[in-house]
This record gives sequence, structure tokens and C-alpha cells, in this order.
Amino acid sequence: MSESEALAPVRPGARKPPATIYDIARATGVSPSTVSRALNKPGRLKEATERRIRDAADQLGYRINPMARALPTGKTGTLALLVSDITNPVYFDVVRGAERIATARGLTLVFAESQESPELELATAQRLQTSVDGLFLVASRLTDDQIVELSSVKPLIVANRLVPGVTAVVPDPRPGISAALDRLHEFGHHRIAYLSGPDASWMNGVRWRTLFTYAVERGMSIVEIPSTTPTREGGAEALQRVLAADVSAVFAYNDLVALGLLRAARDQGVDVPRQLSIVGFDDIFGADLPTPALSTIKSPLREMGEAGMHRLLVEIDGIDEEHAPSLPTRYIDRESVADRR
Amino acid sequence: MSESEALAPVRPGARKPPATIYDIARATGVSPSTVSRALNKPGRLKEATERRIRDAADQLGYRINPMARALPTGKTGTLALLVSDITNPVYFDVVRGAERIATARGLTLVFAESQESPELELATAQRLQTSVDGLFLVASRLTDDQIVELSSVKPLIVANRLVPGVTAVVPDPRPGISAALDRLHEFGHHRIAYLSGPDASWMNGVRWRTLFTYAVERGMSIVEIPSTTPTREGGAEALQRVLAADVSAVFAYNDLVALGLLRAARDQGVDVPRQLSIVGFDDIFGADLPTPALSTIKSPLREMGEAGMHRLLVEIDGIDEEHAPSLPTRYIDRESVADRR
DNA sequence: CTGAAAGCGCTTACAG
DNA sequence: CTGAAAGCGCTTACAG
Repeated sequence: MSESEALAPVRPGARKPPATIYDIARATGVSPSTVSRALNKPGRLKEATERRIRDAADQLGYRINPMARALPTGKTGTLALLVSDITNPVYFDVVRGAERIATARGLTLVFAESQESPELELATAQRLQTSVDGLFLVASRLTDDQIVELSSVKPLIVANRLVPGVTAVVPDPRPGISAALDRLHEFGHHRIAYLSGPDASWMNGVRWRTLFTYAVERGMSIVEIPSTTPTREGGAEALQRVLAADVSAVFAYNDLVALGLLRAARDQGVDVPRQLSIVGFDDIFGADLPTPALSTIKSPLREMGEAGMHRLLVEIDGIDEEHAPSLPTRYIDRESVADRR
Repeated sequence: MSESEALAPVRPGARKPPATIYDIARATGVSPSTVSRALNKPGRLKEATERRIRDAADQLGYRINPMARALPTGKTGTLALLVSDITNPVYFDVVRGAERIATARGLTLVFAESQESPELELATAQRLQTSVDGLFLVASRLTDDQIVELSSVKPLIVANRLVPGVTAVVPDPRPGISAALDRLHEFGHHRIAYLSGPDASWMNGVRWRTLFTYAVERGMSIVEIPSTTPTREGGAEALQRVLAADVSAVFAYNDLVALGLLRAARDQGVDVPRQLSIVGFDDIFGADLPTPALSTIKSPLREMGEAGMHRLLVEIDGIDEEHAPSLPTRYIDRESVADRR
């Protein structure tokens, strides 16, 4: 069972070429155009002919060649979703939501990742663009100009970001942040920090500004502490600086960072939440796993995926079917925030 | 900032049709065939002509249409990776590994998921097959016959499964299981259980049989306890039955199940690992998050992704470049296994 | 070194 | 209701 192979695989030469509409035409004695019609516009042919053609198609195991169809029509029937890192748990529910809509519409959704590289993202987007009907950019690392340029060639939407002139779907950070701050305030926290994310991240800016405004409104002090990378390692590295800031609670740019911070605290004997309360963003897979379980501000990821796809389809088909839903964040109160009263 | 849209998006009508080789031909005064050569077979044209053509291509923002190219050549330059659930952390490193190889080869890797549905998996595989050069099935839910059938139309490989006549890449569960069992034995465990996964999972069968053989060899008693679903919920649900089995340690089908079990134990005041030791499989993201951190048997996921892609490329190009590496699992000793001596 | 021509598998006006 | 023809954007023998 350590063998990677059982019998010899099919020899390349052995593969039979797939059936085409010409094969079906020959088998049924009609013209290729008629076959095309029978398969694509049911009801436009004589009942019997259509039946005969469909049967022959089944018989021959006919499968339409989407690329051949795309050439004359310009429609590929596939959509692409581009993420920076397909293994980032933050994207999960966005992907699920998008997937659901695409499947319901009979469209193929294809994923690609840019591995956090703007160059690779641009290259991938450009290459994909010629073979799909539309692009869905989640957390793009491109510049506004690059995105606008891409959107001038084919329908495109972005999530988690606002680009002038481009359709976007972004969560509203205010309800979640507001609720979290209320909780901290009620629990007697007065000095808080924001362990920030990458400068290039649009969401990072929004989170920080919202946090800042709302904290000040509530009479709390707030300070921004930069983190090196938006990962668990980045969070762990920042612990000493967070501790040195003399705050009772810290918001982390995302759950990955918060989780790293939490683990470093545990490893170094810092009591969370008694000594330091921690709040993350996103509610990724695993946020509820540690002890204490991480309190976090959740974005409506799945709804974002669905809304994004809907709006992309609107851009493609022109049919304006529904209004953009509001996408409020929500505070999830778990165990990493302490009552100091 | 709760607005989903800033300015009006590009109107569909406003999009300029992409440049073709005909446009370049017209701009440079050569024939389309020459343009094609200039762009694809560098060095086959007069230096100056080639330069001129390349410049014009850049100028016009020319991007080759992969579907148009695929028609005459039969090569699309893209490969598809199909998983049952793209948000399952188990696939992460497989995906990363595959991605790395594809990118290095200048190929586009595209992902699709079957949402755990065999019907959807088959439909997706068939549809994708006509637009890619090869298919990589990770943890397929199809029957052997269906997979063999698919592999007769285009190059295809499977991971985490053995299908007669189909190239496969599977981890060797023995080193990891053997090491884990040695550890348990050394720690004084004599009665163990296996909380099993889906019957349809090939890996589940392999894990159980290996566990069984090796446990018996070591004089340990072992019992199989079925779990309802291979998820955290499934693991949580099984806790009472595991407890009732009167064992000191349990192996779970995968980390998701193990994590569910661990959490249920914590919630119900069962002391892990003192009262019950738990070992998972896979070492997914988050396995090290809980207290106690989960001990688990790790598959060389990334290597599997890489090896799989390599073998797929071999099937496609016929070039036999390297031998199948052995893919041993490894036991990761964390905190969920207790010393009972 | 370069061009004209045929062909890849489909669709869709245009006729009949 | 159905067929012949042209065309989608490329590639590649085949000539020259």
C-alpha cells in the first residue's frame, strides 16, 4: 500500500477522440447545424428529429466543447474567483457563497490564487480573463489602476475593497466594532490597542479608522501597534510590544494574528483574558478552538460571496435583479474578553 | 463606507474588443501566420520582423486567446484540481504543492469542488475535462468505474485513493501509525479504539486496517466505533460511545473528528488526556490550537500535491522525468496523549 | 524567412 | 423545419 500505482495507466495513444456534432450529424443523417439546434434550443425542431439527435448524442457520449462554443459566442459559461491565498480560512465562506450561486446558475466557478504576489495576481487575472465571462477578486493586492484596467476588458467585481468605478462588495465594520467596544466599555476597559495589518490592505485601514473613531467617542484611549505579518507568527512576535503598551485589551487585524497572540501569551504565562483581553476579526475556522476561545468580529462572508456573484452576473447579463444587501459585521462574544469590574 | 459601490461601473457596451493577431498583422503589414510565429516560436523569424511584431502586440495590449489556441492544438495549458470541499483544511497543502508545480511550469491551475456530491463531482469533472489538459482528483467520491471512464478520455490522476489502472498518489500510513502506537504502548495504553470515517472513504479503510494489524501485533485490544459524519459535530456526537467503550485512547478518522471529540470532552468535564487520550490524522490548520494541543498523524500533503502534479504532467507529455517518491506519514506528538505509567 | 489555405468544433443569420 | 455558408481566433503543414 505504499505503492503509488496499481496497474499501468491508460496509454495516451489509447484515448479515443471525443465525439463532435459532426459525428452525431453523420450518425443521424442531418446537418451539423441541426444537431447544434437540437442540443441547444429544445423545441425548435421536429419532435422526432430532436429525439433522434439526442439519443445519438447520448450514445456517442457527446460532450460539448466549451472552448469551441466560446469562440463564436464569446460566452464561456465559467467565472473565476481569485484569492491571494486559497488556504486562508478567511476566504472559506466567501468561496462557499460564490460557489452556491454559480452552481445554481449552471455556471462553472473556477478558483485561482495569487500567492500574495501582485505580479502573479495580475498575470493570472489577465490570462484567466480571456477564458471566463467574469472575474471576482477577493482581497486583491493590485493597485486601483490595475483593477480599473482589468475591469475595462471584462466584467469584474471586487470584495473587501473599494475601487472607484468598480463594483464592490464590502462588509460594514461598524456594527461589529461598535458592539465589541460597548462590551469592553461595560467591562471596564479604558485603554485599548489595535494590532494592525498590512498597509496595503484596504480593510486594515477601515478597521483602524472605525475603531479609532468609536473608541474616542466612548472616551477610551487607543493606540495602533504595527504587526510584522498578518499571520499567527506575526501575532506571536507582537506580544511583547502589546504588553509594553500597557493596555487591557487589544484588537488584532484578523483572527490569524489574534490566535498567534493568544498562543504566545499562553506560552509565556500571560493570563488571557484577565491580564489581556483579545478580540480578532473574521471568525475563521479554529477561532473557537483555543482556551480561552477567541472573541471576534465576524464579517458576513458567505453573504459577501453570494452578493458578489449576483452582482457579477448582473454585470454580465445586464439583468438588474436585486439590490445590494447591506453586509453588517457582528461581534461574537466568546472567552477572550474579561470583565474587569 | 457601508456603500457597496462608489462610482458607476464600466458599462458593458463600453468594453473594447480584445486585440487579435489580425489586428497585429494589419498594424505591422505581415500575415497573421507570421504574427503567430513571432509570438510562439521566437527565433524563427527575421530579428527585425519579430521585434516589430512584438512591439505592436504590446502596443495593442494583445493577449492570446487560450480557447482559440486550444481548438487547433488540443492543448489548453490549464489543469484542474478537484476536491470534495475546497474549504476542508486537509486539502490546503495538497493544493499548495500542486499550485507550486503548475506555476513553475507556466500552467494555470484551476480548482473546483464537488461539495461532497458524487453526482456533482462527475458532472464537474466531465465539463472541466473538455477545457483542461488533465485532471487531478483529490479524495474523489466517485466509483472506481467512473474514475476509470474519466481517465480514458484525458490524463487523470487521483490522490488519497487507489483505483486499478489509474495513476495514484497515496501516503503510506504505516510509519505514522506505527510510531503513534509505539508511543501509546510505551505509555501503558492497552485498550484503544478507532473512531472511523465514511465507508466510502478509501483512506478510512486503510487507516483502520493498518491500525488493527499493528495494534494486534503489539498485544493491544482495538475496537472500531463508527462516527456519523467526518466533522467536528460527528466527533462531538461520538464522545459518549467512546467513553462507554472503556478504552484509554482513541484514534479519530481525521483531525476534524478529533477536534470535535476534544471539545466535547472539555465541555463535559472529561479530562483529556488523563482520562482519554486522543490522536487525529492529517495535522490540519488548527490542530495545535486547543489545550491540550492535538497529537496527530501527519500525511506529507504538500509532497502529495507536488508528486501528483508531476505524475499528471508525465501522463500529459509522456516525458518520464522522475520516480514516484515514497510518501510516509509521521506521528506528531503534542499534548493529547497521556503517560499512564 | 514568410504567406495562403485549411482546419479545430461550434453557432447563427440567411435561405429555402 | 432544416441546410449551406461564414465566421469566431488561432496553428501549422505546404509552398514559395
